[in-house]
Amino acid sequence: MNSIPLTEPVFDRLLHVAIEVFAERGFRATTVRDICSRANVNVASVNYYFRSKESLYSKALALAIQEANQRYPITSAQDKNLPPEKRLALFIDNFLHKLLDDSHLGFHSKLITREIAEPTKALDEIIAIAIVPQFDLLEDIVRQLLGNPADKATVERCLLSVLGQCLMFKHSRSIVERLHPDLIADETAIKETAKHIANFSIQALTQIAQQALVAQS
Amino acid sequence: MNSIPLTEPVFDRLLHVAIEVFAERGFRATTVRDICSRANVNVASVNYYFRSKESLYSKALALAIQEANQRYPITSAQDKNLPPEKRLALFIDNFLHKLLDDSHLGFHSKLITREIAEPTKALDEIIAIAIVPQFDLLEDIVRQLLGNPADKATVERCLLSVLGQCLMFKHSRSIVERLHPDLIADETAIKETAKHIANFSIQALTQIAQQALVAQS
DNA sequence: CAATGTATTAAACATCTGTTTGAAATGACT
DNA sequence: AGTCATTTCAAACAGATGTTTAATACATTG
Repeated sequence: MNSIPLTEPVFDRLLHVAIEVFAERGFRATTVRDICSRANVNVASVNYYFRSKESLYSKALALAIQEANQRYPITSAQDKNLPPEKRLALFIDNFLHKLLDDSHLGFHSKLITREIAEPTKALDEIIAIAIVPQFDLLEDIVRQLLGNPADKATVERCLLSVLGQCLMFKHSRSIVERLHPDLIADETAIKETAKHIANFSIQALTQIAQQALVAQS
Repeated sequence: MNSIPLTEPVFDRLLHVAIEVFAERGFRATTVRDICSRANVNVASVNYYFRSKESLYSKALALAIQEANQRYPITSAQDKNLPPEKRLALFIDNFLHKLLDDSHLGFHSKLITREIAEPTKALDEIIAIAIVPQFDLLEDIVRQLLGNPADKATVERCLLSVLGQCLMFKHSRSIVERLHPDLIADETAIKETAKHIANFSIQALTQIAQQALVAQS
């Protein structure tokens, strides 16, 4: 049930347990007693090491972002020498795995998407550190696929179309698991789903690029 | 701040206020005192009319679903005589408006999507009443666009691709509002966004249908 | 009008929650 | 061993929260 070894110092144990519990139950529903008992630590420790529950939350959130970025670097999709179709496929595969990874690191993305769905004061930091870079990279790729004459609003909407297809599996996971569990059952299913989203998006983007060309002439 | 008239009986006022507050803050963070003070009602009323806070929640959820379905019927997209492209556009436009409606009825979809993102015991009822019919209708439309030989997994994935593009604007609204607020600023922007999602999806679906034909021969 | 069932209310209850406190334990260094 | 800063701990505190109670007001009916 608890994957954080007791050999770690109390400070780190608290942070990692906090990521788990906050991810599972959200900020409000999580009690410091929950966290402390799971970390095998006295209740007062939270206020001793971190000033308050809220401060622990924002520290845990920052750590989650840092560790997730570390575990899933997006370097391969950044390679501008690759064809844009390949880059998009790489981006989506990486993003989807990041979202659906159910191993210990899975808590990280769960905590982050929870913060997005129910923003606390800490959201702005999340957006700046975790979201904007992903948006920028994806925008770069999408622009390449759409061709030059694409207007700003179209690019933005296409961007959200791609991201939305991926995030569906995180935010509506409870539904997907009940209605179509086979789509995310195991590693190969996830890879297949990622391939689908890439294909779906590339087909749409290239067609939209053509529509723009036709409209222009 | 409070849109429920005092002339309504206490029972109904409690239900409608509950929809609002639960939608805003979630089940756990909502207190019965919040609800009662907004409804101008004594604290004991919740336990008098509904056995408990939890029971009030599930009753409010059921009412939200019922009223949302009533307000946004999907009859037009059900017309099998219309071309599938038109039906898909109608479905998406309806769905997106349902999600983004910020009027009084907006609380309904907020409550429902919150239940999806953070399921309580009441989720199964939601899925049966509110989700499955939408899925079935959309599946019907998608199958028409994909042509007959589409296999089950492909249909399911395409379905989620369409829904994901719409739900993006609900679940990640906090991000969209900060990075691309103009896309959902007003009625015409929403209509334009709906048109984009329909176009994006139709282009992808028809291309995927062609890919399947080519692969078959 | 009296009686009876229903609705409303203020107060109390028991439990939970974040935080504080002051003492005890631990460890480092002279 | 003795001093000192740091860490850990049990206990308590103050406020909030879901629920109950018992008394009061209201309305309907015979």
